[in-house]
Amino acid sequence: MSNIRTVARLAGVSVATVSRALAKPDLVSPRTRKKVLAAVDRAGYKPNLMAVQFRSRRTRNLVVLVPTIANPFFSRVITGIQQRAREAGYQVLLCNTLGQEDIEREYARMVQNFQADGVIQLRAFDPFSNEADAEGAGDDSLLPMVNACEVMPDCSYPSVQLDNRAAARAMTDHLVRLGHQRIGLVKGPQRSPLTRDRIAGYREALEAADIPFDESLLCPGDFSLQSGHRAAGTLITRDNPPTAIFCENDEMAIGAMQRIKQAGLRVPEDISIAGFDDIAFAAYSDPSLTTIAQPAEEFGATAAQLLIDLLEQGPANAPAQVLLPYDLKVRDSTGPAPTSDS
Amino acid sequence: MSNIRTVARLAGVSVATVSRALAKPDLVSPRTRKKVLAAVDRAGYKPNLMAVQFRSRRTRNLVVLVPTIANPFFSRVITGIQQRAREAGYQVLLCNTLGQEDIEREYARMVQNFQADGVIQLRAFDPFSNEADAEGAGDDSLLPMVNACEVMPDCSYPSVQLDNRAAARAMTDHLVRLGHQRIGLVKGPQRSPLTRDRIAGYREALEAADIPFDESLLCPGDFSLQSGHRAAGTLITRDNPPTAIFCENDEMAIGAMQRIKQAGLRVPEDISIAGFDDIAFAAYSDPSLTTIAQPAEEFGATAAQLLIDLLEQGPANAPAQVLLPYDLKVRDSTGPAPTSDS
DNA sequence: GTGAAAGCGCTAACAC
DNA sequence: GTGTTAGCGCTTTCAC
Repeated sequence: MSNIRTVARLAGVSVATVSRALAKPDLVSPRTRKKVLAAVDRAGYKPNLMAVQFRSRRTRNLVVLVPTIANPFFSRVITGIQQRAREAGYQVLLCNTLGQEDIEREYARMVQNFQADGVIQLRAFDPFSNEADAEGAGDDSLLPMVNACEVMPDCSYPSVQLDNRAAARAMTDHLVRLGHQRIGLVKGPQRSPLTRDRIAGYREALEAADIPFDESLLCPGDFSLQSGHRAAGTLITRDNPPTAIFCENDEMAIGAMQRIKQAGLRVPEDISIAGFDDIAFAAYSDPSLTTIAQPAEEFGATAAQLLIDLLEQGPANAPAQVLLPYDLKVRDSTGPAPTSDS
Repeated sequence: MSNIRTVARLAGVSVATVSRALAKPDLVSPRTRKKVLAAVDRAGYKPNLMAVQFRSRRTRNLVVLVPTIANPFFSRVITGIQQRAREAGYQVLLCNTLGQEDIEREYARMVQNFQADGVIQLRAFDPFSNEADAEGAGDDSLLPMVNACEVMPDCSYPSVQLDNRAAARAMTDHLVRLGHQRIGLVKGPQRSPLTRDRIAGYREALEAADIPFDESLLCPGDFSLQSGHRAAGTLITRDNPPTAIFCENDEMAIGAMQRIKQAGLRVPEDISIAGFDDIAFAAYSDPSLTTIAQPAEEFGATAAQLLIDLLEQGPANAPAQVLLPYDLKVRDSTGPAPTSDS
């Protein structure tokens, strides 16, 4: 493998000049630059990026911490991140953490080990938190991180998120206007702020319509198809079942829909179903799913931009907190509440 | 930031000893090791991995080239890769190439730039190919790469794939046994070997049953929901429409199913539908989808293992070519051919 | 505009 | 077992 010295010899210049010709072309004369480029070509020279990064203390790598790449919503977010990063000359290292904190910490440490310049975290968890605590380190300078999608409460990092409360309120309101009074809610993971915000929005809409909040209409879920299926089973077999079910994501809504049809009920004539995220399959379920669309790629692009700003311009006084718009997509899975009660 | 010298001073040993204590603990005495570890802790020392990798000429990074992470099948494969890689002490750098050759080449170059030790390519395309040609380089030593899932014909790299021909044949045979004589086939991307192999299997099954091959029953597709929807539209509105449609992946099958129901036809009473891959949504479509299950995680784990072997033991005489088993999952979307021939 | 030379932080011979 | 030392390939002062 040829190195910078080979090229220098071939071009009849010093290694410093080769380095400059490649990294800062306007610092060398056009003639020299040409000579160097020719030599590079002749030697088949490829700079050893490990050496470059080691020496210049920058990797141009961004680490993305994603709980699961199997989630179609995240894959769109990631695509957005990658596009923006590429434009700015950064590479993206995707880390599938499976939501496990130790894996998350391990990957986040790549920044401390100089393997990456910054982190985009798609989950409400601070992978740097208890390290500093444990060390009793007075190191209060935050590491370069941006939090997107699911954002930590009182987040001291720049963040990008949806107004989940408003979106859930809008969806619940849509159901209320269709005449539904008993609306089931299939929740996401208990600890997620997303879950809490969406429940809050749901409650707000009920209050605004003077419908009493009934805790027993809430069902646990974990964003999987299976959990939606299970939750729907619980809800439709209870006394006085709901006439509509709002699921906190589309997978659970699709799972719920199957369970309802298996029970011989019709969607939306007997029960309306609503989801959240607008994944590709939402438009292809039967009936097609009413849901909240999120600008997923924009989440990614915005998060990448915030991180790049942070890296290249240093931390601002107050970290940016971006709120992105939602879009209520009314399709065929929601309809008027059945008139004959019970 | 503290470095190895700080630690050496603190522990009262040489830098070499610190290096050894960390990388090869059994080469130093327990006492020294303890002293070093204590110093590491006290200094809050984190090795600069850029320096380590630069110096040792190994990154312990594996690059995975994936056409699109939005594909649920790939996300399972990737999970398998990551698990095996982690066990062996490697990190995975996921590169979403969107099937674009220039992006693929760019990422593959990370190996040449010493940013990664090897590549796992999930698409039938050699990102290193025309580089060598262009340079006229006599460099016939293949770069460390493993090809998985969609494998290049006459592949000179180690590879892992399904016996796609046998699988397609099994599925077609399943439909033939149900009495179907006119079986539509929705193809994948034209250039993919997957597509060709599956068509070959389809033809074999027809031949075995003495059913003449009818080219007009083949429809183009690109593995997307939309393309399945479109293809089904074409097939059901033609003269003498097929009584079954075999789609080369599940997304297209789900798209096709929607189109068929929109036309007022029933699945499987009027038309049977079959898919390929067994993604999570396949079991949750209405009716649930008959499909070919692939051991996706195992694809990933096997590919990772082959690459690690290649890296740690050097190339074998003949590259390993692994064939993984398929599993025909008969669900509710396929049934007997309608008796009244129209 | 260019070259000489000093390292970045670490590992790996090689001595002892 | 441990220390000394010579770099890995590159960037970046600092002279000229």
